[in-house]
Amino acid sequence: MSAITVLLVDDHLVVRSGLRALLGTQPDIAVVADAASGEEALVLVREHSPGVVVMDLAMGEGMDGIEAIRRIRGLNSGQAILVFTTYDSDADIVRAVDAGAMGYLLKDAAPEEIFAAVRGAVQGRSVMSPPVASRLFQQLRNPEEILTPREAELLSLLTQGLSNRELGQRLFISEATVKTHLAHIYSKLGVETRAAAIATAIRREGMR
Amino acid sequence: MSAITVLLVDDHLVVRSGLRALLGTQPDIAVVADAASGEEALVLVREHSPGVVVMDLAMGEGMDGIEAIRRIRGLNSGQAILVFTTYDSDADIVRAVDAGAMGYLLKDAAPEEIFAAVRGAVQGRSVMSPPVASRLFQQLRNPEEILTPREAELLSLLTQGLSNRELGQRLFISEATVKTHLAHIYSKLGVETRAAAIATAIRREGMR
DNA sequence: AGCCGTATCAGCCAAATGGATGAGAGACCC
DNA sequence: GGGTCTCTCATCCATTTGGCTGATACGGCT
Repeated sequence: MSAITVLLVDDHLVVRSGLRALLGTQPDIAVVADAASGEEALVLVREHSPGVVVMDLAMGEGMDGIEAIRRIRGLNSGQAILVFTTYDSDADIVRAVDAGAMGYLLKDAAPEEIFAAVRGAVQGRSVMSPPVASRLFQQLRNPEEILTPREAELLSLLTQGLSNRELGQRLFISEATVKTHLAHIYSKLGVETRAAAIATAIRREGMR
Repeated sequence: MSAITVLLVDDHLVVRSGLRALLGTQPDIAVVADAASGEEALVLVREHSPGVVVMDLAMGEGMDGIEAIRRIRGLNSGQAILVFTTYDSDADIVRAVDAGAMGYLLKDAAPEEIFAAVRGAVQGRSVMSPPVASRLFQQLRNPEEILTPREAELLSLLTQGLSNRELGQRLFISEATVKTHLAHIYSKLGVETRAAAIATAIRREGMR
């Protein structure tokens, strides 16, 4: 039986090197290439046609991880994509799965978890780190906490420090409407002030 | 000549493993141990008395990197400490250097940079990644923008969404004093509202 | 047709925040 | 001793924000 071929994508050399060392201990897994950027990853996927792509979401310059996932999926060459990242931000998880990721691992995952994820991915099984899974679960359990599109739009501007007046101007709505939306956002986020809303939004969503 | 002994501290197994693999290629550098937490690091420093400690600042549970640096320095057993982290946050750099770090590297540093930093550290030379150095430089050029310790403390609590009243209670000062500090912070950050202050603080400082 | 969710707006009032100004105490430096 | 920071507190006032209530309009679902 031939080994599972893997492409690593991470902008940190150290992480690539660490994953290589870890995965290298498994006889049935072979790292065939690694890329430091999304652009490079696309080239290497075409070249090597690996079975699994293990990828960080946050990559300094250029294409971000989500976009890279989408493009790789667009190649239709059948790669299973595993997200391997530091933060378990709600938005990131949803977006990555949405873009076509098979699994979502955190960087502090145990080696066994990583191996299992790689093996599971080629078989079409989806693997998540427990904390990631619980986040997703929570989100599904609390539908009343889901922001409407308009609210999300407003929240995103809010995290840039705009005042109610500015929010209104930016969205072409009255200040009264802004306040209504804000009230709904606060209640959904479980906070009482705009400051707390901004804090939780940025921490929850990884908005930066 | 005997090799430089190194202790690695990082809560991510992958990173430890990557650093081990990289540093292992250098004949004059020997990784003698690695720790996943600050607590563990302290024990291992006593045990191995390494020449250099390479440490991540952000470590999930327990003691943070800054605290660990301070404690290791407190042992007075002569370790040179290299910070090796993902983010080049202004506050982190200053606090780490303040706590006694010899150098500050980013995780996307080239292998040669890392080797040079380790070698430089045992000789008492301080090494910084170029982007880090430029940050520090900027900060020295704009002294009027440096927050005082108290202001930084307040800002950090601010990013957690506390109100003026809560800030006062938490810091054992009157609300009036809180407002004074806030006014100074706003002017230093170049913003006018608390919302904008929180937004810039989190984005600038990588506060999470 | 009736109901629900979403988005829009208004008015009122209480509370929080921001701006300006002044001021005292302690630390540090020259 | 004098100057400069830093931290502390106070007062006054304008603006902003938050809470409440109620209202209109549109679209989709049943």
